[in-house]
Amino acid sequence: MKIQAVKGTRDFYPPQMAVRNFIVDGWKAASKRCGFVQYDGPIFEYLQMYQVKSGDEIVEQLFNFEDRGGRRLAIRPEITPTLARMVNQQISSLPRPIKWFSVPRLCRAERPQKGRLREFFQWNIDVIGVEDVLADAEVIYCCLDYLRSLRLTSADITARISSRRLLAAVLMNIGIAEERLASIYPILDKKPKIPAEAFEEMLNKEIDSAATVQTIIRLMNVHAVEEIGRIVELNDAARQAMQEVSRLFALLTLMGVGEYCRFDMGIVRGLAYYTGIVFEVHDAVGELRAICGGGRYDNLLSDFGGPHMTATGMGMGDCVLEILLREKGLLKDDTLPIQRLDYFVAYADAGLFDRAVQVTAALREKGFSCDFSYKPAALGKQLKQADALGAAKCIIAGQELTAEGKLVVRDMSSGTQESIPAAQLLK
RNA sequence: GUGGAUGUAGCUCAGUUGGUUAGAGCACUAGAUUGUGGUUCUAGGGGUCGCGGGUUCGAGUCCCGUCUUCCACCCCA
Repeated sequence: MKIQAVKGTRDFYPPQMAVRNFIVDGWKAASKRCGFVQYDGPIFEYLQMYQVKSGDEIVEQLFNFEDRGGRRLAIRPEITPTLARMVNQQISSLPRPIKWFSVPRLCRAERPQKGRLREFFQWNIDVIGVEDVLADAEVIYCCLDYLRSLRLTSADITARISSRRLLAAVLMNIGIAEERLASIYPILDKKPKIPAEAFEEMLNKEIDSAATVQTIIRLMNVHAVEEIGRIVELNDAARQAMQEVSRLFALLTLMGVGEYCRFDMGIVRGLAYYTGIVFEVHDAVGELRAICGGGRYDNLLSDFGGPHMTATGMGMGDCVLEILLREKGLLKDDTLPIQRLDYFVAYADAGLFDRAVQVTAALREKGFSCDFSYKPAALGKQLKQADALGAAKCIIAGQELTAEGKLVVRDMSSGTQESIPAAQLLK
């Protein structure tokens, strides 16, 4: 019986694994550069943990199951609830600020499509306990620092940044009741994905005043903070939120990533729990789904039974990123060596097999990666194998070894070789 | 969950109006090469043509179902 891989999953053969490691290693390096430390949690949690934030409809999009003790569990679709749970458990003993990152493997029971699979990896970074917009700047910077390290330029990608606080202040100022905001955000978030007429129609259903709807439409097209004042009156809350946004952009400019960043009132994020700065990084053309998204969430820890604690963070999946890197020619499988040996030990005569094994073991003991042929093939064959394995150098045990105690060291890229006393090489 | 496209060797694909024993390139293995790799040449292994049913004397080819993959929708933490 032939069994195939489950829908929406990937097999990572060595070449694909090299790609995955390339991405994940970059994530880890960028996190460490920016002072984040790594954490991880279990790959399954109580199902209830994911219902707290998102309600019952989320259950259909989770892989959930019951264990033998009757516990309702789910494979993690995100790691933020786990982060909240872990931080809550040790909140009083953790040094601040809490700057943690993770590269969890996540699963969502959705139908796969371009840039979205049912199992994937997601880089998460979070700063917990820092009220200052500096924390948002650090998160956005770290994310851009990584993308920049892949040689993506501001012509390739854009960080679109807005503020839930600013949006709420402005909307409330033009007559939207606070309790209506939660139902309006998801509509605003859809704007780039639907026709203008459909967007207007959805707003009209939710909002009675046609004039208010027109004002919102104008606001959604704002790409500079100063323009907001020309569309609506500003109250203190709005001015304060604007100052915060301005400071964020000033910080990002100081950090040297200002050219990647644009203010965009249209960035809302569908999720209800965002409370401050929100952002997404998109490809400049805008043909792919978001490369990453994040923002400030001030209520999450308390939602999970902890104290009130401000936090900001972001998540970046591996699928869209890989598509973008391939489109930009920044990721080619053949440039990622799946195995790179320091040495390959060949033996010219079957009688030298034992010596070859000893030499191999000695080189390994010294910390070199080293391999040898398991059967006494012709020397040409062994060199071919050395080449296939990507060996930098090939050591040949031949008559020089028996006659003068010397090993031949062949440089595989140049083809030059020299005889070196075995004792010296293995010293 | 809805719709469209798709499926032939490990990979990329050919396969005539339905007709004998299903092909190529690449990859893999072995040999040409008994002390020197990347090139070349030769040979070999590998397919119940996604799976199941139907039509037919006969199905890779036509019909139905199903699964997979891809694309879009719903959703997007």
